[in-house]
Amino acid sequence: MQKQKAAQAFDVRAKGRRTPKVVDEAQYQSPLVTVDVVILTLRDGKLQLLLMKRASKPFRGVWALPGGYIHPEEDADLEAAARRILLAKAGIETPYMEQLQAFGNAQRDPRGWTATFAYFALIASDSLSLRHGSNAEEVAWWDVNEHGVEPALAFDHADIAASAVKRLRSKVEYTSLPVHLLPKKFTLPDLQRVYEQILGRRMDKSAFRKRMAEADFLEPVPGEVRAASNRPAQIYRIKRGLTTIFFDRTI
Amino acid sequence: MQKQKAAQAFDVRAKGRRTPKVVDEAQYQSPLVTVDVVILTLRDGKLQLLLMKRASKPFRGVWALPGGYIHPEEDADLEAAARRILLAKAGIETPYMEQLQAFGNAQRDPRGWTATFAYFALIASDSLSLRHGSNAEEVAWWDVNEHGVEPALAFDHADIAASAVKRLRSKVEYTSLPVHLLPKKFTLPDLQRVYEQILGRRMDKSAFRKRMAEADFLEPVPGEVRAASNRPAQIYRIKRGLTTIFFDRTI
DNA sequence: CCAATAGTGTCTTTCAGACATTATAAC
DNA sequence: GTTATAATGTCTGAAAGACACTATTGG
Repeated sequence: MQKQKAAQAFDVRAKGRRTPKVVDEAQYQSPLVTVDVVILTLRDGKLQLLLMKRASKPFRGVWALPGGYIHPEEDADLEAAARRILLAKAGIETPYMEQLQAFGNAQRDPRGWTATFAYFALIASDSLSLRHGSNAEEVAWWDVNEHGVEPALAFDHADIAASAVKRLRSKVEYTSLPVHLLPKKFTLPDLQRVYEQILGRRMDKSAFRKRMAEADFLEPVPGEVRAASNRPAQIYRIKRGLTTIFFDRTI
Repeated sequence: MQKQKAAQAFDVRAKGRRTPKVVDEAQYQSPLVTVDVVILTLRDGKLQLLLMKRASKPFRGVWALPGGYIHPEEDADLEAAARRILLAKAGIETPYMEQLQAFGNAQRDPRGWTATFAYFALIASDSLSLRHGSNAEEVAWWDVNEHGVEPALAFDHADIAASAVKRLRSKVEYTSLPVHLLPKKFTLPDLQRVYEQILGRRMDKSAFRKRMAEADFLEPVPGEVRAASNRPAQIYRIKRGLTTIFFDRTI
């Protein structure tokens, strides 16, 4: 443990500058790190996730999560990098983004030891513009079933995607997270349907509404209702300044 | 977004080799990344966390979390790196380690844009050997109070430590995580005291024991009891093969 | 009127919290 | 016996789940 080999590292302040510089303790250079985003939506009652066909090696032509490198000059922090990548590669600005997990080991990338900062995003399907990225054919939404997603994915992206879906299914049980899969304005039956679709089971209407009322994160939009050939439903929106609410108990 | 500057990156397979090599897409080199560990214990009824005095720049002589670089040749994955660092720097092998969160931005390190993979560990105070690391004076356990830890910490380590304490306090409410702050064998009153110390409130004995029985992760050690000048307490251990249990409801 | 869904009310069973009681050791 | 704490039992109020009922639209 007392390796005394003189070592070099690289000045991380100056992009473009390639002069090796001695940095204390840095006997090892940093592994290659990336940022990948799992973005989920709910369309036609199905959970879907965004994939891109890789344009370059390794795994050229293989489906993968949208991802990229950190741009130190542009990205204030890790989440900013994730948002920039999602916007640049898929044209999407998500209202909800959280850190999922870091994945790093010697096997996940044929180039060697790498790590990725995986992020987790949700978006309402109505917010999806059709024009994503430059090459429209290379970006697509894929259904998520119990076993994951249909195509084989590059790197360990199948694991990362599975981890994201697991987190969504878990958080649905005790948080208000599913609202981010709906447009800004929605009805309580709309919201209940989202919960039911993700959980895969029916829920009692009365209990569901009691829970949402207690959580106190929604407010009715005055005067607005959803008309149909039945009793119209009150339209709600998230109360200003509120983020994800954790329920007292499981749903 | 269409930067076409020819770029170089570094071959991450070969440690020591310093030949710049063209890697597809890599217009940006990886930022400096580290692994830091927040390890918590419970001693004398107080939550404590391990700090080290930094031996080198930046922040030389300032208290910091034990941390280090990834050693691609030795570390199978991120958690392995965290365990190696903890063992090498503090002589500690922890029974419980989970990923906390990644922290990365342009401000946290005076050297520039860096990121750290922060890990969260727990250990029983009776497992602590006194001989940690090479320089015993540079490693110490510090009390954690509501505002964090007494000394000013290097980098954003105060934030990272706060995040770890927050996670512990949160998980105590609904998981069996506190068992890892106790020796392998313990009594139910011992365990209840741990929960009470972390949560800072008294709990009902009957309800507590019911919860633990439901969770079904403990087994009595046959014939073993803790003697005292009162009714002796049954000694328990964690059932084989069981990891952290999530309770149905909040404690 | 009917059909369909939104929204509210009621009842029952379950369960968590508070508290009481019993058990078993040392002295 | 007393003291101290372990361990279990009982009671009660709150609340979750199941279900019934009412409300409001279009046709």
